Amino acid sequence: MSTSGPYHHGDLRPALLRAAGQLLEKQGLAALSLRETARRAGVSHNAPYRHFPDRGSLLAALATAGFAALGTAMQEAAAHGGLRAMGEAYVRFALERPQRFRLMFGGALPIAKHAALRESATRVFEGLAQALAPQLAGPAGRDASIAAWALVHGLSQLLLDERIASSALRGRERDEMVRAVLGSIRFAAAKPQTPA
Amino acid sequence: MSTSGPYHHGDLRPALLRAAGQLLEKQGLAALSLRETARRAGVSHNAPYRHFPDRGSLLAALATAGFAALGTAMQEAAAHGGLRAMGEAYVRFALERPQRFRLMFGGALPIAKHAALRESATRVFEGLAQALAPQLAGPAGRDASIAAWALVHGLSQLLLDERIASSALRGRERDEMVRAVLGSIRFAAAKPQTPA
DNA sequence: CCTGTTATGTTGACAATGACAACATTATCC
DNA sequence: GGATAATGTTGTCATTGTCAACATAACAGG
Repeated sequence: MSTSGPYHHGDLRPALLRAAGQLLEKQGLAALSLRETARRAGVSHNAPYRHFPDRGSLLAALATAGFAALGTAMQEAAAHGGLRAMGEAYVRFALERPQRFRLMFGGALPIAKHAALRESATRVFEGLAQALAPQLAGPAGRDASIAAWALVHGLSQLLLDERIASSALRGRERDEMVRAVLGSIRFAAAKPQTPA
Repeated sequence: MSTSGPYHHGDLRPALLRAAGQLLEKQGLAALSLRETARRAGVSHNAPYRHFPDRGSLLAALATAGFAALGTAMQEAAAHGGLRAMGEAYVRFALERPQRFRLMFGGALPIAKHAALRESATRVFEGLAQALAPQLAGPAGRDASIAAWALVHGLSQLLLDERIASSALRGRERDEMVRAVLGSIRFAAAKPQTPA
């Protein structure tokens, strides 16, 4: 073999995650095999097992990274545009990385088995709840927070599945339509001005 | 082989769907293999190919049946309890058949490839839109309809993934909590009384 | 009836995959 | 510098989806 690099890759774990991430986004979860990722990283078919005990663990690591990215995207958006922007960032993330989003929420991986995954996900949701807190306090407010989250999450899912007919756009840009949909509801327990 | 029944099963297609449905709910989508379903139906590993061109088509058929079931569940609920009950039926369906629901919305199957699937899904959503129409008319109302659907769908997903901490129940039954969450929002464009 | 055509199942392959075991090479630390 | 652990490799296996070739049953027209 002419193409035999150094015996030790030196930085394999991140390389595998990169390769797997590309495979995921381009071919979908079903086409993401351990062996193909190994090939793309230029190592033997069994090398990944030194870094991930099984396929599920690789996927869990991908999902964990996804939650981290979603979290920072939302924080950045919140800093500039407030709550509104936060929700829009959530939807945008889903539409820009559809396969990753599905992996994160599709239930394909046993969350209980992967502590790091669960934690990174929880962090994101806590950030959302905190941002909502000022407007929605008290017991009823907490239910409303869940509703807000569900709304944003559900809209992401439906757009992702292309389940919202293009006629619903009615000539608007997609982002504009998202804004309108998110703005079309009011929270019963809201404190002062018009939230959303 | 002593256990060799008649050469022709006689009713294989539905039998396969039954077996596959059980496998799906009990073991999850990943464990649903064509060969295992064939085994459970008592036929050879290739018999399913006389009824489904490939694995994806079997899954599509399962999803199609799922949409049909969801549709009737929602219609029944609507007949008795109105809009509220409709939304609750949606959530209940998701929680009672988690794997089926995930199959229907997880994006694991290429919707474009399966016309029957797309149609049965569309029927369900049209039913929902129609039920919403009286309360939410006009352009703004249509955005609100999408919001309502997204809310119900997102809540289902989050509950399914066990992403809503049990502390959010605050002592209530789950159904009660669902009611409260769905009831915590108002539609900006609503016509008369308090919708939900 | 019985015969040929079609629907439905079966057997037998093949390549790809996840996983395990045994072995090889390099890093690290006393 | 030599033991020991970390990291990669080769070899192997059972399972799976799918294709091709064959077998059996249902059924139609004479």
